[in-house]
Amino acid sequence: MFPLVSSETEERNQAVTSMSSSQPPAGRESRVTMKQVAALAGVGIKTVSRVLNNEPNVSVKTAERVHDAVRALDYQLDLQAGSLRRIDGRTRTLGLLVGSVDNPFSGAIHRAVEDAAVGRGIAVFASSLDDDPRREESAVRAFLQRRVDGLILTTARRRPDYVTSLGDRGIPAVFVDRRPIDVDLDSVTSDNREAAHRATTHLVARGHRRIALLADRSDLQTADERRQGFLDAVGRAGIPTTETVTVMDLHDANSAEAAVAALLSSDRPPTAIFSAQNLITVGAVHALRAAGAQRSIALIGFDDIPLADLLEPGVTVVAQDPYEIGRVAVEHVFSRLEGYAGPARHTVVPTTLIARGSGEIEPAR
Amino acid sequence: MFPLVSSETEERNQAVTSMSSSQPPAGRESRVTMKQVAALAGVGIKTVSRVLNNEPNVSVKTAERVHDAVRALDYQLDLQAGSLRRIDGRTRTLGLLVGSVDNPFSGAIHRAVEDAAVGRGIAVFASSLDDDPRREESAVRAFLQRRVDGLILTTARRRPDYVTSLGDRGIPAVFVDRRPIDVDLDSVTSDNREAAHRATTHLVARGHRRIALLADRSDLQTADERRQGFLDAVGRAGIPTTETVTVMDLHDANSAEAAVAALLSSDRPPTAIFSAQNLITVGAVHALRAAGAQRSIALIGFDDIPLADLLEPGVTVVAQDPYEIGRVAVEHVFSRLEGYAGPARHTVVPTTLIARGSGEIEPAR
DNA sequence: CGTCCCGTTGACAACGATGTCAGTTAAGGA
DNA sequence: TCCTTAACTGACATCGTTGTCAACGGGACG
Repeated sequence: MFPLVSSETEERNQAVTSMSSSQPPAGRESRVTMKQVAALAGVGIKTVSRVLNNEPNVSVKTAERVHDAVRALDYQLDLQAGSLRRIDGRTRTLGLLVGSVDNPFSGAIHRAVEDAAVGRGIAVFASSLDDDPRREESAVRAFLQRRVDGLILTTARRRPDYVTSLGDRGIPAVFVDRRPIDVDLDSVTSDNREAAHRATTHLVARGHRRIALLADRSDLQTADERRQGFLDAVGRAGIPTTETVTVMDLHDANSAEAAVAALLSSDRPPTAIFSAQNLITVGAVHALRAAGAQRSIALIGFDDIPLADLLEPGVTVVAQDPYEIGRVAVEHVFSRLEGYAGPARHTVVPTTLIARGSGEIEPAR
Repeated sequence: MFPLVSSETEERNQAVTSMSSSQPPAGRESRVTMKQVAALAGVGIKTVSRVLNNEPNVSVKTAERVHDAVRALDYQLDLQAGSLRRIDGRTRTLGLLVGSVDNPFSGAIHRAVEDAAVGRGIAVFASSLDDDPRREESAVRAFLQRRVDGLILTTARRRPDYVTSLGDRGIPAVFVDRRPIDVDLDSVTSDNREAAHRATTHLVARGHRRIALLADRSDLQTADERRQGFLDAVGRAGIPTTETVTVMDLHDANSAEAAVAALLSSDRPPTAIFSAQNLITVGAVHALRAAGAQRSIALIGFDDIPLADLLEPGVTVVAQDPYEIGRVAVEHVFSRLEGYAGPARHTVVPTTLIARGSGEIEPAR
């Protein structure tokens, strides 16, 4: 994301790979097991297990001998083998599916999930969705085959069909960012419609009537909701739809830039733009700059973008709170793992309209 | 990262959690196993295993029956149990330790690793380091206890002591971003010293002599190397060290902003700044803006920052290529998993100096 | 018509851990 | 001294899968 463009000078140096001495071959030569630890410590394997799992009823002396042997052999417990036999079957593992691990929005969710997980000794599998339903299904299957204890999922589907499997298996799952319809699992989302409504109203209040909406793929629930919110606000203001423009199905900065450029050079260019996704906002800023229109045409973005406050003018946005979304989601998962069996919870995390200048530009008279 | 600052207007709505109907309790009610699939298909479990692993010598008719049973029971193979018995012991799992999963630099590495892994049916555990040696150790232990097939690690240590364990276990590991000393494992890094030298020389060539270096914690290898490169370049230019300023141990945008503000209000403010880390660059930009000095004092950053091209002036940087770092690293891991047993490879990924304006400002006469 | 061969199949052990349960030991009480 | 009790300990079955191996059956061949 945030591609670098044009007219920049680049100096690049050379790639180099050097080698040094040797390294042992890869492969399980002879993994150390509890049996060996037990033998060295002169105890039974069950006692080793007891010591390593802090079970009661082991004499201090024995525990000491076991610890010595563990250190001597550099032994590491095999959690996988353990979870196979353990009565609750927990693997102390979570599966996380986000838009893309290199997207800041996803990164914040991921970070929140990790922060909650590490403290409990739980590891997180992370995977990218890329808004591809096939990739979604294979990621979920990969998680299930590895027996994750819980799932935090972003979906690219209206009705993810795999959820029945999750229910049958009793694996807690929480949907984030998008809430699928007819699915009775926990979810944590932003109120896209309301936020889009608020952003649009912000523009209307400054006197704009010819407003353009630029949004993501229309089959994505979030994009659709944002459009609804936009249309609601425009309608409520009594602005005829012939005054507004909506461009859907933009999914990266380049296509957004091209779309805005086209709008600007049309007969009746909009006086304000609502870009309903962060990459689209980036593209819109580029296009406005290129046309020298960044101070004459208003812009509000959905989702905050890094350094938005340092641009001139600063970019006004309705910001989601991805860390909070992740935090609540993982909390929901843990509460179910700890026994909560109540109804599905649907949390809506507040959005914030951050006025920085671009959204407060008034239409030219 | 990229904290939002001051003088912005915010409107925030309310958080809401609603409930709807019920959800089954969490817990392994009765997991479906191969035995049940075998029973339903009227075959032995070994035959089910053969079918699901695409082993040869199964009649088409039998395979069909097995597939039907798998679908009927919604069965998912348990990879953990399988890897326990499998002769190579592979779990089809990788461990990735990066600076922080919500840092764009880390995100790009993560994405590269994932892209290579998904195609091979390998899942990735991701964890954040936060430059904390204790966290590093516990993350590596968590990975080992889950029997990952390979590791891609960022280290906060000069000499990570756990590497001998890795060698003994025959688990391929690649260090990224920072190359620990006296460790004979593969590594993929940028040439920090060279890049810092290049950036500094870029400033010197514009006539700057009073240059300030702002860098991260001095116990981090990368920060130290960047300082070395800076000092090399300054020294080579015959600039006495009394002319330059170095401020170390900055680790976030706020501390960097304060440091730059202090420099600007000193007796002899620098005419150019080299900010040796992305967050520091953000802080420096803030401070320069606040002082209205962004067009009079030169700035070069280490690491690219999003939207750097849209600022005025654009921010000149020496950019690393984190995706490429991740791509090469995961390639190294896979080559070892596939049998390569040669010497450790140390790849240095090229950096790029991207001139956008801020680094080309000349010193005031 | 009998062998041989090979494709197909399943019984069983094993992977490394934990749960169960019975056995051993030492302490304390009568 | 002997019995009771509780702490401590280990043998063994087991988790769900894959590796090994022997058995089965039908076709090709002599």
